[in-house]
Amino acid sequence: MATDEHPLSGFLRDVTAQAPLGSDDRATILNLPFKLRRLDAGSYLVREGSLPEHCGVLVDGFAFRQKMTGEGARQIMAVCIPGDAVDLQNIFLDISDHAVQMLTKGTIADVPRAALQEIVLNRSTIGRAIIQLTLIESSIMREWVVNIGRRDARERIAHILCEFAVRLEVRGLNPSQGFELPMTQEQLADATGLTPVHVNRVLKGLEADGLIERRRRHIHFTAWRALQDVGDFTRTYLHIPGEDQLEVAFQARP
Amino acid sequence: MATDEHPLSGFLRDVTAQAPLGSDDRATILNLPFKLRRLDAGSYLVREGSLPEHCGVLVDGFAFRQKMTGEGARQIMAVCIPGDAVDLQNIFLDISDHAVQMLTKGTIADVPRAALQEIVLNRSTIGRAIIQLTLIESSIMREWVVNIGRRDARERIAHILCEFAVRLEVRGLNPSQGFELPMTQEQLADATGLTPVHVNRVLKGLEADGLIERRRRHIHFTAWRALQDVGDFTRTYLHIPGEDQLEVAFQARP
DNA sequence: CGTACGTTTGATCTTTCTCAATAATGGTGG
DNA sequence: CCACCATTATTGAGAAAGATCAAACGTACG
Repeated sequence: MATDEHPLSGFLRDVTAQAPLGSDDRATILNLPFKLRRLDAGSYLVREGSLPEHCGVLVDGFAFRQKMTGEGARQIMAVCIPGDAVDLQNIFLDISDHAVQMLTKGTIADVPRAALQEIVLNRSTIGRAIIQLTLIESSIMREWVVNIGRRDARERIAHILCEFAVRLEVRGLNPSQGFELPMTQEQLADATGLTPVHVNRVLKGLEADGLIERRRRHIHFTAWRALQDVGDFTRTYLHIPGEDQLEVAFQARP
Repeated sequence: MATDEHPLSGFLRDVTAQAPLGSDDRATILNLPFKLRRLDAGSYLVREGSLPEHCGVLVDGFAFRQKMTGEGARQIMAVCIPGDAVDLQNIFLDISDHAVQMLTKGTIADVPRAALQEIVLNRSTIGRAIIQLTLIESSIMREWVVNIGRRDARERIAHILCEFAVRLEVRGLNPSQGFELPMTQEQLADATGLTPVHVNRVLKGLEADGLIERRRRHIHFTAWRALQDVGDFTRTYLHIPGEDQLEVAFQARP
């Protein structure tokens, strides 16, 4: 990330995409107090059961929402990408029901919870935009449920790759033909309800079928359209601003 | 439901539980315009892709959120119980990404979307309460993801039975020792990511092990504590007002 | 240069699905 | 009230997807 950019500029872009903000609203957001923290992969942003005092905004790096079962199995239910406000889910609830953890190393801007609550409740335009962001998160999670509940392993992996690529692309974070997957196969397994071993075999299968190429963690889409078909992927549920119901072809094309 | 009750009183109770409302706020909610509709089981409250003009409040009966895959498999991602506002998820998004359908016959109070938007944005106490309700819905869905992604069939069924019983009990809709399950085994399968056949076998298994008794759709808990253990069920994620972190024993006990 | 972590591969085992058929159950029209 | 029909529930047998166990292989990094 360019060091001369305001740390919250990614978040601001994201909010602005939801509702046209006046310059005072924009200033309000950029003037939010915050404290930057540099974090290693694996460190916790929120722990299950805690009362979060800050709402973190991901400046760079990736994070994920996670919950453990009583038997110690992990389930990942969302991946956060730069620009995401990581704690909107907890902003008005006093006990976090899940944990948020860094997937890679990165930077977090901690905004005091009260400051964010204040603008959500009292600045109706900003409030509306931020509510919309949390509703979109829910929409993404609904698709996540469908993915895990009703698709087989190959479909699940193809789907999650498509979702991830499109989300990155919309944020302008992604060279068009492929991307750097910020997670291990084990984490991919925890996100899709599979085993790491099986994820590995499925990835190999997708590669063997000419749908993707892999070099280390880098995924290259050799057949983007076909991969979407395999993964039963349609982007409407991402509620990408400006696209509405029309199916826009993915920009990243040979 | 008593005919002399205000149709929105269940919703009001639900909102009030989230934030202490003054009498003017309470009046604002009860004075929301609405139109009652009687619906049969299976009828749609919202269709995928539609722009909902009303936000339905479930007066009585049950409903569920649902999405279909391209191959036509159904996944249920939430069950709505009386008092729930069914369209909060769509209130600020213009295209519904999922469908909502009646599980049983019942009554819906359709509140114009704009009226609800207005009070959420401009009445900060009500707004806060309603935002909290949608955040709790998200929390329940996160647990739903865990259930489907990381628990085996027996655990999933046990868990969903526990969740349902507790939610009903909190709303005062439920005789303490058991309840009437408002769904078929096929719907239970669509909610848990299993097959109807397997759901049937698991239910039989739970009964054989003395955890539940069944008469038609009625589920009787013969070993409530043990069933929770089997289902890895803890109620914190339901964010039940007044319970906070303390583990309160289920009231319904022999 | 060695250690730790992540990936890859093989062999075997289980859970759950599929297909198919039968039995209840509830609602409906006569 | 009864016979019939459409759902829903139950059961069995066989197939398959994915899990588990175990080991070897790479690669990054201290």
